[in-house]
Amino acid sequence: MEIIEHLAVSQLFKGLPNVHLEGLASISIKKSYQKDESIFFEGRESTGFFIVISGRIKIYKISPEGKEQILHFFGPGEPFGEAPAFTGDPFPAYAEAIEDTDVIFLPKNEFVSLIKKDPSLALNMLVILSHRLQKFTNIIENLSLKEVPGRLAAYIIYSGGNENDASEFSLDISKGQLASLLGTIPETLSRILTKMVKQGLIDSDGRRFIKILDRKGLEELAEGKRRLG
Amino acid sequence: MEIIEHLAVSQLFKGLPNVHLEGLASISIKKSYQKDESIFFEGRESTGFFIVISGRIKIYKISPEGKEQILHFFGPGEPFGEAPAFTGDPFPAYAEAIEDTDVIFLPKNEFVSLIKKDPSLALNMLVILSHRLQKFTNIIENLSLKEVPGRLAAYIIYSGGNENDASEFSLDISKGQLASLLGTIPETLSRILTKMVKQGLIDSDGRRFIKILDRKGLEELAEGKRRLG
DNA sequence: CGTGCGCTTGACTTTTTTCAATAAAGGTGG
DNA sequence: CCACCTTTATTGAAAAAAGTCAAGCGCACG
Repeated sequence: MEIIEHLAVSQLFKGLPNVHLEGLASISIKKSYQKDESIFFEGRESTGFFIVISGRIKIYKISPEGKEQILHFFGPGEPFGEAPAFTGDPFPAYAEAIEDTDVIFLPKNEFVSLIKKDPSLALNMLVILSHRLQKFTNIIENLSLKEVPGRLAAYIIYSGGNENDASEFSLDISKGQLASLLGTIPETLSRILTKMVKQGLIDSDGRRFIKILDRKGLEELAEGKRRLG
Repeated sequence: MEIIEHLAVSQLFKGLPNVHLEGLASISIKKSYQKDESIFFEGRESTGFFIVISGRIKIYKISPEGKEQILHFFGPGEPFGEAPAFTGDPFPAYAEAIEDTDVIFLPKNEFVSLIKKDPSLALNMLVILSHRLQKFTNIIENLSLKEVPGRLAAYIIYSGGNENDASEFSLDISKGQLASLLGTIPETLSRILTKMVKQGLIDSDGRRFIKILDRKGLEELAEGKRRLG
């Protein structure tokens, strides 16, 4: 598959006319990373940004004690690392492939030149960045206003889809990673999951399978109207 | 002072040629809010965004139990509420004036039309949004990776400026608001502040005056290398 | 078939919140 | 200018939540 085709289906560039896609393709560089390989480091100078072609990556921070907080997961079609490319600041976090991953790299300077010529491209980027901001707003809300059971409940509800039926799903990340995403540690996550099963809120095979049994109860947890005890 | 002059000195539009400023001014609406007056509400439809002329506002979320998490403070020259204007999503948080405040309101549709004609305007917005994203990255890091003493230490160091001398300053917000900004409650903040004074890290008059006595100690706290006990 | 990594569980410690009472500060009206 | 009232800040004691440390289990993979 050609780079230009990947660009054409990416969040950032979908809907752009072919002329612009060609311009973008001409500055694009394809790169590959293996599972667990680093893509960029916190503090490093940004020279451009990325779009995932295939595979998955995570963006995360690490505390001095070694605790990891995941900020994002990104998969095919999603761009990452765009913000520092515009501010000129160094990367504010780490990026690492969590599967074998192919990406397109867009060098900063060339990209800014293109954007200066094309408002619609810029508008797309504005929408994307605004969405990221929304997402962060939610993460912050969760971290500061909810206890861990509430965060987990919110995650489960979100992952289970909105339907009342079909409320079964499989975690697409490991429990350790989920703990980090929720701003906690695996032990705490494990205990809470156990309590949820005991209280009949969910069913679980102990592995990645989860079935929602009491959606209303989960919602109450997420809204802080209920405790796990 | 004319609207166009305010626009010319705002973060978002500074450096723009006069033609564009005039276009912006022609769609701008000036509004005033009193201290503690609401500007927008979480969940409401966004019809445009704002730039502070004078005064100050806060953006915050509220949990079902009534706990407040402040996301931003914005003062003169700073835009707010831009993100939902691009995504079309409703406001993700509340905005409220914390002083008597004048703002410029820019209606969404008119603004998007302007941007479509002017890439440089869009580029400025990209930089601003990217910076916001960076700021959120830090907030998330602080909330999830640091204990409250660490967050407070980081806040004090930041507020005290980088110089080794002149390390005195006055909090520009109430302690209750500071607690919310740090993702905690006033009682906890008060206790930690007391400990910091007792341990000789800072001096305080019990009101808003704070003097940094042991910058290195504060840095160790912020980095999790030290406990307050 | 053993080794390893991810996950779970238990006991214990630390941190933060809750609840309640008090104190101090700021603003208002007489 | 002072008394009063409301808001904001502090303090203590107790409870709750989350994290640490350590041990053990089980499934996957070589």
